[in-house]
Amino acid sequence: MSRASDRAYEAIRSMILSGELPAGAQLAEEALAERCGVSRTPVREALRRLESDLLVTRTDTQRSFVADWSIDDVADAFELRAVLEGKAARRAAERMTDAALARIRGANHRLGEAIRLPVPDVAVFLEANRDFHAAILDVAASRRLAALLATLIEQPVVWRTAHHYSREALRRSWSEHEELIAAFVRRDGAWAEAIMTGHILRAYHAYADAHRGLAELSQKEAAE
Amino acid sequence: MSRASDRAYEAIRSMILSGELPAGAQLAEEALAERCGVSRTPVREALRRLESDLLVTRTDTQRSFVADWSIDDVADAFELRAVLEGKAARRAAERMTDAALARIRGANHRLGEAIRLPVPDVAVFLEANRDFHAAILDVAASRRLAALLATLIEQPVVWRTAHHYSREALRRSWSEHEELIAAFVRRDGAWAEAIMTGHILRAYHAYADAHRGLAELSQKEAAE
DNA sequence: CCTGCGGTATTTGTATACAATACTCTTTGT
DNA sequence: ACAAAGAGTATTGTATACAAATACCGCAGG
Repeated sequence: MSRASDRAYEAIRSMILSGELPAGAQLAEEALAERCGVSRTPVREALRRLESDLLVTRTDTQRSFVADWSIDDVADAFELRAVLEGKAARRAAERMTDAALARIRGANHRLGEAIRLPVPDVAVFLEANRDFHAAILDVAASRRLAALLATLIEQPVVWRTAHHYSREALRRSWSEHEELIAAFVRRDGAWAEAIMTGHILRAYHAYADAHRGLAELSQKEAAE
Repeated sequence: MSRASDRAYEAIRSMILSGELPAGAQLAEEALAERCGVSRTPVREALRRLESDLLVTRTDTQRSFVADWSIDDVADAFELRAVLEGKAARRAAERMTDAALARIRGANHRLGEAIRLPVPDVAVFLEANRDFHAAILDVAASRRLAALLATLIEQPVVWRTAHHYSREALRRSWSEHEELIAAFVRRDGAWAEAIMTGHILRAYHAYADAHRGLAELSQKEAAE
C-alpha cells in the first residue's frame, strides 16, 4: 500500500464512503492530487479503479463525479452478490478439501468467540467473517467469480458505520455459517448454495431495515 | 475511439485475441507504446483495462503478461455468463415494455433474415445477436449486472474466427430467441431465465465441441 | 426574461523525463 | 559445483509540461 496510486485510491475511497465527498460532487483530478499529496498520474489510476467499483461515474465528456447510490442500486448489488456467492458456495462444496474445511471452521470459531464476549468485538467479527467468505471463494477456484465478487463484496462499508449490530444478528450469522459448514462436510452443493443465498439476502434485509430507520430519523430531523 | 488510450486498448486486445501476442508473452509498456504509436501513458491505461477483463495478468511485481486461458477458464466464463444472463432475462421479463419488446423483436427479425440468405451473413447475424442481448440487458435495468456482464460478454472473440457457424446452429439461436420473446410477452421471469441459461450453455457446448475438434487437429499436425 | 454566442477558465489527455524497482547474468567465495 | 552478491539492464512508477477538449460566464439580441 505504499504506492502513490494505492494511497490515492484508499484516500479517495474513504473520502467518498465517509461522506466527506458527497454524492454528486465533482472529482477534479488536480484538486484530488493536492488533497492526496500526489500528482495527477496516480489519481487518474485511482479514479479508474473507483469507476469500475461503481463508486465513481463519468459523464460522456470524461468528468468524474461521486456516484449516487440509490436504495435500488444497493438492492441490486446485494441481489447479485446473493446469486454469485451462492454459486461460489456450491462450487466450494463440490471441491471441498479437509484443509480448506479446517480454515473455514477456524474462521467461524474466531467469529463465535468474538461475539460471545461481554461486549462483542465487532472488528474481530468482521475480520473473521471476511476470512470465512474468502476461504469459500478460494475453494470455489474460479478466478472470474472472485473477480466479479471483489467489486461487490466490500461495498456496503457505509453500512458498517450506520448499522449497530445487535447480538442477535451476530449470533444468527454465526449459526448460518455453521449450517454452511454442515453442507460443506456433506459436499452438498445445492444445500450450500441455498444457505449462502439466504445468508446474503438476510444481511440485505437487515441493512434495508436499518437504512429505513435512519431515513425516518433524518426526515424527523428535517421536520424540526 | 479516437482517444489514444482507446486505440491502444483495441490494438493490444486484438493482438492478444489474434494470437499475435501468445499466452504468456510479456507486455512491456514501452514496446507496446511503440507498436501502437502512442506513449506509455495511454498504454498503461489500456493494460489496466485488459487486466480487469482478465486478458492480462500481472505478477506480484507489476509485470504484465498475456493471460493464458485454460479450457477451464472458458468454461468458467460461460457458466457465469449463463447465470448472469439468466438473471438479466428474468428481470427483463418482469420489467418488459412494449417499446423494448419491439426492439427485441426487431433484432431477432434482422437475425432471421441474415441466416435465411443463400449464404448466411455472419456479420449481420453477430450484430443482430448483440443487439438482441443488449436490449434485454437494458430492460433488466441493473447497472451492476450490465457492468459485470460487460467483461464476460465479448469474451470469446477467438471463437468467432475458429468456429464455423453451421446453418443449423444459427437457426437454433434464432428459434431460442423466439421462445425467449414468448416468455417476455407473458412477462414470465422464470421461463425467460430458464431459456436464457440454456441458450448460453448450448453456445458453450458448441464452443467446447469445436475447440475439441481443433485440439485434435493440431495434435495430428504435431504428430506429422 | 430567455436564448444563443464568444471568449476565458477549468479540466482532462498525452508525451516525456527522471526515479525507483525488479530482473539477469557474471563474479566470487565456500 | 553451487549459492550468494552485486553491477548493469530492463521495466515500471511518478511528476510535470503542454495540448486538446469542455464547461462556465457575461453579453447581445430577441
